[in-house]
Amino acid sequence: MAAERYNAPDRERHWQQVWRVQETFETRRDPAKPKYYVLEMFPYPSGRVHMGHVRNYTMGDVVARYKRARGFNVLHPMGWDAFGLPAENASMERGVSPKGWTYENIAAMRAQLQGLGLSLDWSRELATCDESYYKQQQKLFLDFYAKGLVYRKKSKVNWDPVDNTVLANEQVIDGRGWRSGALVEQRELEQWFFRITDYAEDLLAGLDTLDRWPDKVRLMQRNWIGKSEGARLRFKLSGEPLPGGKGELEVYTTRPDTIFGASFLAISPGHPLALVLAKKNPALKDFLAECARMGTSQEEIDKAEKKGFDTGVKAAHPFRTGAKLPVYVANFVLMEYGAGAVFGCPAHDQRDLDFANKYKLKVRPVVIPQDKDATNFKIANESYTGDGRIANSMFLDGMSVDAAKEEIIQRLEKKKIGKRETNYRLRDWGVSRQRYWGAPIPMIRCPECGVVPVPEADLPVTLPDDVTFDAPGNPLDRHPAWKHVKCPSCQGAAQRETDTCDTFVDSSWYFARFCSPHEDDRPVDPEACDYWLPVDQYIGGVEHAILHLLYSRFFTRAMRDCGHLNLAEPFAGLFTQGMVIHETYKDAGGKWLSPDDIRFADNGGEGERCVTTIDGAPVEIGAPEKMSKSKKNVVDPAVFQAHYGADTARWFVLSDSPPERDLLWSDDGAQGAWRFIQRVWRIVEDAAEKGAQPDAKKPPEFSADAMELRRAAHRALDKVAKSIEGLGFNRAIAASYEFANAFAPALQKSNDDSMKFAIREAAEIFSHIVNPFMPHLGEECWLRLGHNTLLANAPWPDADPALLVDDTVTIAVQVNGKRRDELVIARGASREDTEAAALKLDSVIRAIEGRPVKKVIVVPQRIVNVVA
RNA sequence: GCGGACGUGGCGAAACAGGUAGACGCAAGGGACUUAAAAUCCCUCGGUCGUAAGGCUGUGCGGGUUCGACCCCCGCCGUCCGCACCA
Repeated sequence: MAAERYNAPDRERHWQQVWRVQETFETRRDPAKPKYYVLEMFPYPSGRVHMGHVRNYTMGDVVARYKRARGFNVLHPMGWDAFGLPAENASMERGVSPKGWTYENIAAMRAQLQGLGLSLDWSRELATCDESYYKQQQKLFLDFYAKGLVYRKKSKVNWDPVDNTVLANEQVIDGRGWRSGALVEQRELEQWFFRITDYAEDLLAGLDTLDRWPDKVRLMQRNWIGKSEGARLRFKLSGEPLPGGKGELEVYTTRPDTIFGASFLAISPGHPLALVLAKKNPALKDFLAECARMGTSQEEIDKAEKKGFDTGVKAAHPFRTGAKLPVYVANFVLMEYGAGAVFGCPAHDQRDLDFANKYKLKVRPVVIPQDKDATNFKIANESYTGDGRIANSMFLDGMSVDAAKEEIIQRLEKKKIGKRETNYRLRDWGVSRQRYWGAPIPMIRCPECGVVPVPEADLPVTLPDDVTFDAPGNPLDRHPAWKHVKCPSCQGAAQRETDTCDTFVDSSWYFARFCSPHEDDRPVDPEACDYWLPVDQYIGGVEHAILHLLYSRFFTRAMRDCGHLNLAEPFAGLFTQGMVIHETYKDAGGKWLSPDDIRFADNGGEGERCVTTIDGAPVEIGAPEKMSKSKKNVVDPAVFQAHYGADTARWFVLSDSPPERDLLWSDDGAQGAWRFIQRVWRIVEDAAEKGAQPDAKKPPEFSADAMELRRAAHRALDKVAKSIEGLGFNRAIAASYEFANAFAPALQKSNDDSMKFAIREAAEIFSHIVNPFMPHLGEECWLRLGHNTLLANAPWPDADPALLVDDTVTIAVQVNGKRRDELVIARGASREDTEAAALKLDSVIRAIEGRPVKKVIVVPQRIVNVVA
């Protein structure tokens, strides 16, 4: 019988239908089974699935299907991160409603994702723009407010002049808006904030428990939280410019041990003292204005010179009687950190040294490196920040840096002029956005009562549909009716908060909502969360290493403290996958070309050259880059899938590269995946004919060929299982190929009963190992092998340990560390036998050249090394 | 500047409790089957010397430890990523 080609698109539709009808992947709580929660970062509903999605969701699906087959009760849900600016932009460009646009996109993407055959529980689907979702988010907001975790303050904010909204610190990259790329401006605005800083220490400490997170991500969060331990101390000020000629100044330092090296104080241009002094000093005022003009971009900071302005004020050194330090306003001191003021110790801080050299200030070394002497240790242009002994510091002399820190802090505290203080870089999270398409913040501003929360019974605060985008700014703010409400407290006329939530709020708790997505009167069902959480394996892009992943960790703690959850860490395992990249093409004029616009032409015998399909003009092949519309190097999964099927795409995106690295998409590589699918199908069809029946009994003995096939099958089974457990999808795929290469020739061998059994067993194992990657093909093979159940529901077979080892092993034989031969030897062979056999080999004797054998190293099962 | 990761064939990569480097895939070359093509199957494929057997060499570069190093240590070079005046 001539084997028919496997028609992937057709069969895939069939199996997807079967799974849907049978509700194969709908999950219920079942305390009898161990649970496993697999989650991929949910997508923004742009309207089209791209290859990056395919790779991300396939990884999760492989894990989900594998764990399912291993007997876990697997939760694998999908939803939509559906609020955000693109919907408003679409509205402005095309006059559609943000809501309509979003839900249409969701429908389109849902259909595409379903076409990928993902083992998702669609009954749990949610979109953050669903009223039922943001209603509960508003409830959380009110809970947080009641708990003191939400507050309002006027503050300098990052203002994106293109998107017309505020950005969180985390959303400003190199001084530019993360979406618009516009230079961010500073503005004073009243904003809502989450007290993420209350959890700074806990968020930091929690990182140590996340042993299944990439070190890189933990490190990035650690740096972001930016804990520093030191002291805050007060200097007495004097000098004529001061009002009344007297005052005090607080500074923060992480190096209190270097207090005796202090030669000046520096305050930020935004410091209250600077502002006061500037009132009477026009030159200082000019200097402050100059500092304000200085940009915050990376370039400007890099180039910015350390500049200062001597205020004429003097500060008394707290320990060196009579010593007076000048007080400068300096452009490198940040108002937002610590006290907005520092003491400058030039010898042990590079910035202070640069500053001191410029303004001819004293440099007093007070920490002496171990190998140097206090008398000859000089600082020129490089500060010394290492460890050493303290010198020139009265009572601290001779101490180590750490001991000196302790001593000085105790003295400061005793003198009541300072105290130990820990600071964090982490700032509170500003969540107000002046946008329409987001979850309304459930607050009301009353002229009489001030800020009043919307009563729970009045939730949700629903977004009005009748808004216009014909003017800049927030449509909610100029909506004629929506914002005018009665004050819940005094019944007087009041106004709604017209700002909406940062969309990162929406994504900070969706993983918990998935545990009970249809709860109507509370955000989550704590019992359901107790069962399902934490997420066992979370998968997504590393670009969320700080933002989303830190916010979610904060939210989980805040929800815990409001009684909704019982855990601190939402994601027990995290995996950050690489991107899908593709070569780029440009014509002679530097214009980007799509892969469809190029072809390879013969180059007069000298290999091939790349030319355009239009006029044959030469094409320049550029570096592979992330697929993007602007570079025209996109491969559309929908188009690919219609031709080759989802399984081919799924297989290929996981095949060539390790999942944490970028995958280079190539049409040739994808063809290879397609060839493999056909090959699997041919092998299984052949095996179905040549192999034993489904209910065949295991024969008492196996032929040598049968044993060889069984070993190959069980080894592959073991290797694929271990690889998936370690998220080594590329290794699992390599093992599958390796097995196919062993299986195919075995089918041509003589066929006794034991071989028939082995062939069936191998075909079933083959179906199992490819199934997590190519689930439609898996089902098709399973059916062809005579099963009338779903492979999706079949347990993963255990590899037989006896079949994972051979009777004989091949070991390398080295002479003086150089491989000279190999030796096939019985598996249990003794050290002595192994050594004797090795020394008898001709190649070994030749290599020894008659020299006496000094030593023979034998590592059983591994290697023999003869030292001569 | 600070911190981190990574350098292996033409390409993507395997192998890392220190134990036969290059599994597997792509590309390339040769062959079989075809009237022909597609599809499929078989063979070769780090470099170099050799007809061959086999030898030498080889995991960014230079040292070191070891019977033995892609792996550990020291010093360089390069690429990528994150943070960035945080006192």
